[in-house]
Amino acid sequence: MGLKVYNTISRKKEDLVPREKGKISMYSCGPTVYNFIHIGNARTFLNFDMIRRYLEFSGYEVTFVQNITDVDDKIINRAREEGITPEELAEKYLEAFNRDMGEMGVVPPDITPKATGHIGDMLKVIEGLVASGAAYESDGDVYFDVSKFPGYGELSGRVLDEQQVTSQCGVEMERKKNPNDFALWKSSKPGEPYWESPWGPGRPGWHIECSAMSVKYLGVDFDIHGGGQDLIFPHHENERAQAEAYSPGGRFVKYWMHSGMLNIDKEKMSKSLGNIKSLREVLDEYKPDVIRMLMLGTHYRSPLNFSDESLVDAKASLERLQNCIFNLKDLLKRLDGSKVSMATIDRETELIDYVNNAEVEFRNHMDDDFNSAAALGVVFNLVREINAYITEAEEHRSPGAKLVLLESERILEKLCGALGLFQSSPEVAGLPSAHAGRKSETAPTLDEMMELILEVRQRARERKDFESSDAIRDGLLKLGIQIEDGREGSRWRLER
RNA sequence: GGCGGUGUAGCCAAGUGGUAAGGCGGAGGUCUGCAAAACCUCUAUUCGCCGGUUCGAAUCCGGCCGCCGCCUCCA
Repeated sequence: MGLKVYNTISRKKEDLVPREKGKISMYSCGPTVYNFIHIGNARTFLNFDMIRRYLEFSGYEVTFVQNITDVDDKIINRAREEGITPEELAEKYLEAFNRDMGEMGVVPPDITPKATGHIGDMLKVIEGLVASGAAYESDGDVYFDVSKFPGYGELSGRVLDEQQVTSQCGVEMERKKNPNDFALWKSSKPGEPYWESPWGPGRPGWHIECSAMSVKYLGVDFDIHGGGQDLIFPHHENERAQAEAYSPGGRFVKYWMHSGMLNIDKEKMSKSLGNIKSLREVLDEYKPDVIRMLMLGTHYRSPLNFSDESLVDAKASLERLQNCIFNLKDLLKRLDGSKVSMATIDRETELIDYVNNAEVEFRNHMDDDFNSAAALGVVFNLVREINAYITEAEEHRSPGAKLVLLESERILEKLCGALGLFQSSPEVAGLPSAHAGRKSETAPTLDEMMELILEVRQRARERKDFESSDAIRDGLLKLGIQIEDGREGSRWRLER
């Protein structure tokens, strides 16, 4: 069974057949760098990160291009507000964006073209469109003539006559032949950034940059074009019209993929409602994997309701997964000296089968249009099995235990990795391996300190001085260290 | 008005013809000095409502109701 993806333009799931065998070319609309990105933007970027990771997990060689819109009305306006130049503003928020993505553990795209670095490429396309009659100049602006592209509306499933004619800004309306025509080039007003063009100084319209840059780096008829669902119309519809009108007969994109919207407390995020939540704000309270877990829990095309409660739930479920990995590593650490032998008892061969079968099921779900929510279900079933086995293995150390545990660890980490979980930070919140064995000549390590503390606490427990032992445990918890007492002594881990 | 989506337990959420995954929360139990972690059992005879097709429907068809998004910048 191969990968299937839902293609917006056909409104169906289709077999993913890449243009070039074994390779995927994908483009996704990146940020307009005029502000910190919000949690809704983050969802889209995280979804495409999930998609990209899974494609690579499946063996594809992925070339991922994501643009940076660094010239646009919003940037100009915002720069005015902040009293800096548009260039400075774009630079500032591009840095913030990169920091956010880095913190979230998003794999950086292979190419991140900036609009301002590709004006020449855009002008070339615009000139071509004007020459072929698909676009026209009007008072220093250049518009795409929608009536010249018969396929207009196919992507978004719109019939233009049936659209509500909404109020558009007056000047533009006067210059357009048809209300649905859109700007390829806008003449600049005094004080705005501009580039020279055959139609005078101006700047590119928004849609043209994606058409020009995607084709420049990926060629025509590339595999996947993505973005948020709200970009289907007009942005992607327009991109498609331009690109296909520019190279007649050629298809622009093979598969259109759109990420579902995120709502806050069941409402759309909007300035007027004042409920815009930046990714930064959420990151101040929750670690990146909690946010990722929240996103993975809903299929990428479904609407996702974001709330404090949903974050709390996601955190708890992430912890369940983390605890399992922790317990696994902890037991393996204690089994360190023992040899790896073949599984002997039925229970063990059964579990190894279960673990390997889990990977098959996981892939089946992910192959079905990246159903991460269903795939997570498989992971959690696996967690329950592994946890149960850990308890058994603690009791009777059978020779095959180590093999089972190692195999469980391998698969569990593999599946988490495919989803992008636990990839952002060097340590999985205090896993034994993460803080083990780093000896310093000068300062004692946390490990060494904890060993001493736990030993002292153990003495207190042995003489039933629970007041002292509990004081140590409570005190450490306040410092972010969780103590757990088990049948083989106490262990600790860093709380996030 | 047009287009699209969606309605599954207290909450979140998979499931598109074969008899309701998973997570959170809740109840009880096991283990434990107590915690924590973990395990076990229970927590939707039923999938917005009404009809229809079918041996069989949450899944297909028709109608109705609710919610959301897009149609203007928007991930």
